[in-house]
Amino acid sequence: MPIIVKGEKMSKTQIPLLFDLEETLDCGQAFRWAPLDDEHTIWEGVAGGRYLKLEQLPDSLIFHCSKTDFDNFWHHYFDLSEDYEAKRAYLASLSPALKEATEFAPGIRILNQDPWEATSSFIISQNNHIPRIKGIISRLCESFGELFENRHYSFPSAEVIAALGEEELSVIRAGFRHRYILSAADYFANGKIKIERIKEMPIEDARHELMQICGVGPKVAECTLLFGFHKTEGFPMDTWMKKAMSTLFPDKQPADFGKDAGLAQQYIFHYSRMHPELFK
DNA sequence: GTCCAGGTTTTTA
DNA sequence: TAAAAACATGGA
Repeated sequence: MPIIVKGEKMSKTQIPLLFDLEETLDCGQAFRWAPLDDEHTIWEGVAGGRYLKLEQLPDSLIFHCSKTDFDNFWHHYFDLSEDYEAKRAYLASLSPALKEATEFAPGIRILNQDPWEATSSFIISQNNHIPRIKGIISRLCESFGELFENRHYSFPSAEVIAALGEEELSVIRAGFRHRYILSAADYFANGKIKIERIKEMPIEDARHELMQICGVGPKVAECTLLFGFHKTEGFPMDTWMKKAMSTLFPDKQPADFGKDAGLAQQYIFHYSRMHPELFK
């Protein structure tokens, strides 16, 4: 899948990659991307305070952004220096069920999201439906983010949220999660979470560190580590994954999937959500 | 109208 | 210490 960057100067960067937009942007790891067309080949979203439109063509993928933004931000956000074909092939070799899951959505990539955005987004996700999670996050951005381009808002900083009271934050209608979000904002805004330290920590220590935040338990911590800190061995166990592991992988543990267990998790999570009849 | 959701905290025995 | 209940809200 060659990548083409269509910036102001129509510069091109050709990188062959395993990358499917819908599989990557709508598999439950991020909540701020949406399709613009019925076929779901054109997507738009915001990350890192930047707006992006992307287009999936039969034999290429177009980034509608400047070469500078692509090089400085999106290349890393979409994890483009990693060889997902090699990762996918290795995971497929571990079990027939995992092979099937990787073949169902081979173009999933693990995004490099902002740690604070990942933490607060997955706090919001607890005991909630994905459509409603998207609604709450959308209200969070429209209420407290910065309007930086026609109708698009940045994800509000931890500093901005930390300055709010529960009453003010309640316009996002996240219910009992308001105080959890404020707790997380306090940790990030006031340096109680040292981002560089978490990145360098052994994952077990990092889990413990994140769970100091009120409202962050094992599952949210794991999502934060995988999607926000790119701890690729992270393996979030939610209700879907518990069902999937006991039904499809009765003899497997997360550690059996190796250093890219997080990618395996995402293949399995997406496959399971798309095949609910397996767990009836 | 009822059920329940990419869980976690709080209460209870 | 472990199990159960409570938690807000609204999409299905």
